[in-house]
Parts: sequence; structure tokens; C-alpha cells
Amino acid sequence: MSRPVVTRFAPSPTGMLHIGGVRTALFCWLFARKHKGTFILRIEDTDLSRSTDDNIRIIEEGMAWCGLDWDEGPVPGDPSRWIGAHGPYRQMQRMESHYKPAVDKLIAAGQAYRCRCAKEDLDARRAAVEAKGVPFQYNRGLDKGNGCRHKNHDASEPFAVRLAMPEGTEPWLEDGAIVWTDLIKGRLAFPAESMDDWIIARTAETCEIGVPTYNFCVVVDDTGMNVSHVLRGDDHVSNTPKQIALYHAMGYEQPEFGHVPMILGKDGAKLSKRHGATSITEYQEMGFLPAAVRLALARLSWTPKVDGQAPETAEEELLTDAQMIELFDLKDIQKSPARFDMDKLSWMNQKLVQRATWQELEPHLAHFMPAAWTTKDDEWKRIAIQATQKGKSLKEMGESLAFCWERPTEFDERAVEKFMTEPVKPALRAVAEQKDYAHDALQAAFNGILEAHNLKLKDLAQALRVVLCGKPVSPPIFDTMYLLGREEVLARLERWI
RNA sequence: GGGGCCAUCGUCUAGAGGUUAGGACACUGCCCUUUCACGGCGGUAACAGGGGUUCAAUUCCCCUUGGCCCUACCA
Repeated sequence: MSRPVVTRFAPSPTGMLHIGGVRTALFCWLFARKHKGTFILRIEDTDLSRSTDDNIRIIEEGMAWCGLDWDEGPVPGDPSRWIGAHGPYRQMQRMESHYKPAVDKLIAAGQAYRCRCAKEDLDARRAAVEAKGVPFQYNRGLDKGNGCRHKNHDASEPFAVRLAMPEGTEPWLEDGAIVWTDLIKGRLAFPAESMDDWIIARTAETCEIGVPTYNFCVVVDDTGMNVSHVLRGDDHVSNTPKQIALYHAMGYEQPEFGHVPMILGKDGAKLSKRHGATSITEYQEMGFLPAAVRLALARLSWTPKVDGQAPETAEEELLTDAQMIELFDLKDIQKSPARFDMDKLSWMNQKLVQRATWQELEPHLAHFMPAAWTTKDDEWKRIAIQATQKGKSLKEMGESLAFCWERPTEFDERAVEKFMTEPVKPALRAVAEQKDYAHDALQAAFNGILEAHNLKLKDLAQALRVVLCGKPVSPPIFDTMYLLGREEVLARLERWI
């Protein structure tokens, strides 16, 4: 393989970016980065009904949030522009320039033909064949010879275009089968006779070539964009032989194919809405770091090997992007599907949050904070972040800082009873006297207060938490006080002393 | 129904013709502790079933079962 590596992610705009698609994109991205190749984003919008600019925008934003940057593809939010020398990267914009000439060429060469079979006719034939318990396939099996393959229809009436699939004796077949060596699944073979003359261009209103179908566009585009490695979901395996036949018919050079296993839900069924979050934006809302999503997704069906060794410690599980890129190898990808494990994502996220610097976290955190967050200075943010950085998610961090923005309106009864004891109250008054809220100063002051009142830190800290937050849970008490500031602490203390 | 793929702890997985079948997450016990957490040290837990091949199979082969994908003028 001396071709430069070019991979591509080609989602269709369904209104959300599916987590499974992101994983496929991630593999394409890792592979391209690993081999210093090119990663393309292409929009498969030949399904006219759901391809809107908004839906395309969702894909672009989702990819960007995940940190999966593309070298060629659309310019986000601007349908008229793109980056890369092989555009446009939205299929509907390639109709006249790419697809129609290709279809014409196939018809002229006799590799494809016009089909005038009406919908009703097809339905009737399908019903007749299926009545015998056999699947219907156009110009195959029981339908062999019934179609338009040899009728040489001209373009004087509306028509669909079908590819003339191999009959089984063509020399490039192996034992009558279309065969390829999949980069992940190994050798795959499909009997040519099991595949019918599929439609490459739909019937149009006029007597012209209609909108081409997905399987056709993919081949034309992958070739036109010099894609060297087609890495895509397992669900495309059975499309591959159809496409290979098209590569032959067009005289195109065939790329390598690699089919990555599906992601299943917890119950082993295909991951869908009922398993919870499937859209990438939902993970953003749940407070996950993009890096954690990348890691968790990458580790489904892929085991990185360092000198042939899989990770042996928790530490080794936590790969950086750079490490993933370096280690990524298609041969370490599983053939079997994996179930999505939210717990592991959470754990990875927690670890990455813990080890990030406060500056790295800050931009992601802003999303989970009220507007007041932006008015705070760096020192305040630093302490706020470091005080809550043990949490599992950005969302949790935001929640545990909620006391900063809202005075407690109700107080945990049991906590009040337990911690607001008579011996504590004078200590609380002493705390109110304290002016310096720097950590060390508070520490020193508390030491004195505790000794003077014969209390343990726990007694005072818990009472203060109840006072300041309404509940016996908050960040470390000195941080809690600092974040509130003396004025606010006094205000919240007032009713208790 | 047809075509294709897959099968090690609950989950992600490592593994080799002979291992106490290893790790991570989750769960759980103990310790630490300024609350909640974090952290540290332990523990429970797996080769789907049946035939072969072999001195030996969880590992190689076949079958069964189960799961998933495809089977559109969707992508």
C-alpha cells in the first residue's frame, strides 16, 4: 500500500450525531493521524427529506466539540464553501459535476441500464416471489429475466438506473463470489448470485437521471476524493460487495475496507434512544470532557498494545490523544460488537477531570455555571475548580458550587439538630470575627477557636456547612468560606448567632 | 426465509495446545478522613452447549444455541 492514507467519515444528517458514528469517525481520525494522512468529513445528504442545513450544522458542531478536526470537508455553517481540493463535500452539490457523468458512462458502457419497471409492477413481482418463501431480488433467482436488463430502454420515458451485477462467471470473481480482505474482519466472500441489479439512480419526474443512491455516491466520492481506507460501521458489510461490483464497472481502483463492530446498548441490542443518550450533545450536557468521550469510545472494541501488551493498570487505561494516535492499529480491533458502558466513561471522565489543570477545565466548566461565573477573577476560579475537582463530571462540579450563587432557603433538619449544638454557637461568633479569608489564615484562626472552645474541626466545619449551604455537604470548609467571601459568610451567619 | 458477522467475569478485555485463566470498570470488605468525595489495601466473579483432533483444548475443526447486521427507487 503505497497510496497516501486518506480516510473519511460520511454521516447522513439525521438531526443528531450518533455516538456510534462518532466512534467510527474517531477510528478514521486516529488512523489518518497515525499515518500522517488526510481525514475527510463528507455529508451524505442524498436523502432529501431529512437533509437540512440545521441537521448538517449539528454534525459539524458535534464533530468539532469532540475534537475530531477534518482536513477536508465543509466549512461549518456555510454551505457555499469548503476546504480541500476534492469538494464539494455535500453530496447534493455533486450531482451535475460528478454523479450524472458517472451514470452516463456506465449506461454507455452497458454496465448499467435504464429500468422502467413501475412501482406496482415491482410490488406484484415481489409478492409473487415472496409467496414462495424466497426473498425477492431484481433479475435474480425467480425474477431472473423478468426485468429491463436486456431491453435497452432509451431515455424517452422516466427511468431508474440499475447496475448490471456480475452473473457469477466473471473472471474477477472467486468461485462465483465477490471477495475482499477486510482490514478488521479478514476474508469476506459473498456469492454474486445472491445480489441483484440494484438501483444506482432513482426515477426522476422528467426523462433525466434522478438522484443517485447512497451506494453509488459513496463509490464515486471515495474514488474522487482519493480515499485509501474505507473504515465504516459493520452495518455496511453487506453493501460492500455491491460497491465492489461498481468499482469494477467504473474501472476504479478499489480502496481497502475495514468494518468496525457496532456499539450495543447495555442489553446487547443495537444502541438506540431507549438505552439513554445516543446523541453526542447529550454527553456534552452530562458534563463529560471531549477527551473522556474520545477515550471511552476508542476503547470499545480496541485494545491498545504497548510492546504487545494490553493495559495492565488503571493508569495505563488512561491514554492521551497522542498515545492513542501512536498506538492505534487496525489489527487490535475486535471483530465482535461491544456494549456501551456508561460507568467506565464516568470513571475515565473523573480521572481526566482530576488530572486536568484548572485552566484546562475552565472553558468547559463555563457551560455549567451561571452568568456570574464570568465575573469572577482567576484566583477565585482556581480555588473553585480545585475545590470541586474530585467530582465525576463538569456538571457535578457546577452543582457543588451552587452554594456560591444562592443563599440556602431551607436547612437540613437532621443536620441542624446534630451540628448546631450549644457549644458550637460561641465558636460561630468567633468565626464571624475573622477577617482574613486566605486559607492559611483561616487555618490558624480555626486552630485557636477550636482550642478555646474545646471543639473538633468536624464540629465547627459541619455547623458552618449547615449555616452556609443549608446542608452538611460542601467543598473543604476553608474553600467554601473563601469562595463566599467574608461579607456573604457574615450575612449567612447572622440568623444563627 | 436468505446472505454475512460474532461468542472469556455483570461490562470492556488479555491470553496460550499444558496458566493459580491476567487487568480495568462496576460491586463489595477494611483503612484514611474536615462533610461529600478522593485515595490506599483486599475480596466476589468468566472460557455458552455438544461432538471431534490431541498425551492434553477454554485455545484447532464441525454442529447446536444465542446475539447482531443486511435483505428499500433509506443511509
